[in-house]
Amino acid sequence: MSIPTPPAPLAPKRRRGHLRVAAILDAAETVFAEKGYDAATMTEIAARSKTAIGSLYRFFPNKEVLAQAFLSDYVEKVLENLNGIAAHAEGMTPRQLAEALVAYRIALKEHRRVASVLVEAGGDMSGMRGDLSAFLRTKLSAILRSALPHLDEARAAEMARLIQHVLKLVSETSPDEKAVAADVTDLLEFYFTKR
Amino acid sequence: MSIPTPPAPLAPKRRRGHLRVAAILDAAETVFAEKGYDAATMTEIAARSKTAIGSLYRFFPNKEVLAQAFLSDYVEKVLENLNGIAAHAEGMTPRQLAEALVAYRIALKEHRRVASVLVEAGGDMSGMRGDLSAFLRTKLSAILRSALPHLDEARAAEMARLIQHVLKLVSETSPDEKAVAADVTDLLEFYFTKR
Amino acid sequence: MSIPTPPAPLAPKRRRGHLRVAAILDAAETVFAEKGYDAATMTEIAARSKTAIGSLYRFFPNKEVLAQAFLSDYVEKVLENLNGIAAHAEGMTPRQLAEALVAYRIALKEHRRVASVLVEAGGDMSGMRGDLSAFLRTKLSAILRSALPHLDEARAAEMARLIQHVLKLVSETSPDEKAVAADVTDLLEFYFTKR
Amino acid sequence: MSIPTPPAPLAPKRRRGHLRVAAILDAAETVFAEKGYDAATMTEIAARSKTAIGSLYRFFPNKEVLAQAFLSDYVEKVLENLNGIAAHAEGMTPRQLAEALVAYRIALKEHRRVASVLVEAGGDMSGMRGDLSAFLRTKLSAILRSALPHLDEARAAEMARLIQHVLKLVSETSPDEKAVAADVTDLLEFYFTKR
DNA sequence: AATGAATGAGCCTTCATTCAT
DNA sequence: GATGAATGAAGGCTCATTCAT
Repeated sequence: MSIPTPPAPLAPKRRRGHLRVAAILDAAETVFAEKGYDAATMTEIAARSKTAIGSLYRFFPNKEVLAQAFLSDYVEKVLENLNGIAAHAEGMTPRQLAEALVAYRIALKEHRRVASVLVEAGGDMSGMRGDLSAFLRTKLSAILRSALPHLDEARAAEMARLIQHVLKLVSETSPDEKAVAADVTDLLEFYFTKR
Repeated sequence: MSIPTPPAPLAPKRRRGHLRVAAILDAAETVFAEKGYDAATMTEIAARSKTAIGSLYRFFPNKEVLAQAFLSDYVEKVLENLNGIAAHAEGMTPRQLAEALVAYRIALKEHRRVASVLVEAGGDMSGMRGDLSAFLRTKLSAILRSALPHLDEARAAEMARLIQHVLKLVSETSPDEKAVAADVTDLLEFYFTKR
Repeated sequence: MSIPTPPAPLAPKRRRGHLRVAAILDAAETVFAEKGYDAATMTEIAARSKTAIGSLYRFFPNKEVLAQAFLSDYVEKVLENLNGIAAHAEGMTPRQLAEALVAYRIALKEHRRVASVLVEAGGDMSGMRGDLSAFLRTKLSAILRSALPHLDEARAAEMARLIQHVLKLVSETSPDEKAVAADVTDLLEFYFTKR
Repeated sequence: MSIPTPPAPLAPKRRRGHLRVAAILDAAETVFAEKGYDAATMTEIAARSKTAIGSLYRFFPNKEVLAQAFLSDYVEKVLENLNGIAAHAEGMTPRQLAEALVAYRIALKEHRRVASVLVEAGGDMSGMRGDLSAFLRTKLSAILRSALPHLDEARAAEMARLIQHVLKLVSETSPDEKAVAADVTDLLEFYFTKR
């Protein structure tokens, strides 16, 4: 019987020193989420974080950097999660793997949304898009081969792509639609088993 | 106060006009695709279509109308395709259904991209988003029940969602990666067969 | 006993040949009245008169000319009226003179409104303002001296100005507020009698 | 949906800001006076006050607010004056009342001009027109009854209108034409005495 | 370092006016 | 002559970014 972990503080958030910076990033998340990259204004982000516009620029010399800061955080979290899975991948049953992946997506759902909005935003940092996605795919591919040793590299890469995409559905679904998560899990399990 | 008739594109009344409109729509597609709705500027669209800004506005009284023009076209095409499938759905094997759906997505790939960028765009016309998506899902759901009579309505609706999403992958993949299409087809076939 | 003149057709309007021109001037009156000079658009005037924009410009090479055309018409009408009074001024009692002037203003009320809007409009034709006003004042002054022979020229000019202004009130009052007209008449009568 | 708080001018928080605002208001007065509301451009106002367009908008979020700023000031001044008269109205002779009113108009002449141009301007804030005018008329009416107790309310209201109008003449006359002021004073005196 | 004023390029849109058909 | 498409200057306004205090 494990002691029920007390619900972690809702936002241990950024470990970054400055509280200011944390506040800004927080506000930025909200605003980006609400309006998208283009429509979000530095002024509003400043206001919501109770930061003078001048100060905001002291920390983030321009809008894009602010967005990138976000993406970095996100990537970091994704990696943590993925590495967590990778650590136990060996020997996982297809079912377990499917469940783990779905769980990981659910865990990141919040941030995933903003991250995708930012990456999607044409122009500025969308260069990151391909790279990021490819990088994560590689990671995923490694996990696959670890759990499903019979896969050759090429096939694993291919599968990674599809999985990556299918998992998006989990991110885009409201938390109460459990059926979707279940469905996806089933689908993945099958996909892992298939051949 | 005039009734707020949602401004509609003005139909050109002369040949010259029609050419212009075609050129504009072409340029618009490119620009929207490249930069997204927000970042796309009317000025650039005008420039690329070698149209004076005033002329652009003659036919499309504002940016949103221009965007809607695409969405309408797109929806129309989607419906055509979907109705085509629906007509033959009855009696299709799972494999055939899967293939038909994948083929339909491949056929629309081009436009799909822009359409999604526009619908995604926060603000203006994103109201359409939910509606459109829901509408298409319903259509898809009907097709499913036609081909797979054992499905009850609820289940069909649920499946429609997942299918809809998985099919996106087809749209987002470059045409030469046949493997993806094949993979998706397999996945769908399984999904249709499963239970 | 004069035969009661049948109420003249509401708009014998412009004697100008072209019906087109008449229609345009009509539409212009409406639009200028509704929106003022600046906010009135040539396009709307064209539309309301069912004239193609190109044709509108054939007759009135630019917006200002159109407005001037109006003012000319108006001045013409004012003169007609004023001359009418002048013809009978000699020997009028102060009361009669006051009544005649008030009546004349009431007759022109409609047009007066638009005319003033146009003249007031900064920029373009407001040059006309002083001139026109001065001209009419002179005319009025002559009438005064005709009816009230004891006035010297300077005094008549002075009075003309005040009268001109007081009469505006008549133009600006809705037709049903008879009290205003009566009041003004009284005031003028006094003013004529005073010294 | 935020409550549509009518946008108000932003109060500057530093000395520099206050100077700017003063400069802007100065320039605005000139430009509005010269061109009228519609034809006045924010760009010109900015230029004349040597303010960057962005700064202009920092303090006055749009053209209308800028105009309203004037009207508010003007109304305030008018009220001060009128209240001053009201305080001593009781027991005034008709002559004194007439003189007081004329003096009050002379005092406000400067601003009156711009104010009227702005209020006259169709569209935006012309809603204020009727209200303002009616409000002042009420005030005036009260003064009348105070000085001329024999008036009943209805009659006072009626007179107020005519007086209001006649006083305009004072505002519109160049200061050196003393005769006009004298004339108006006489006229008013008579008007007050008459019945 | 913090604050908020200043700046100006650039956006969407309108409209008078000209031109090709 | 009539028609309506084409043009582009100009306007109001926003916002990322820089600077003075």
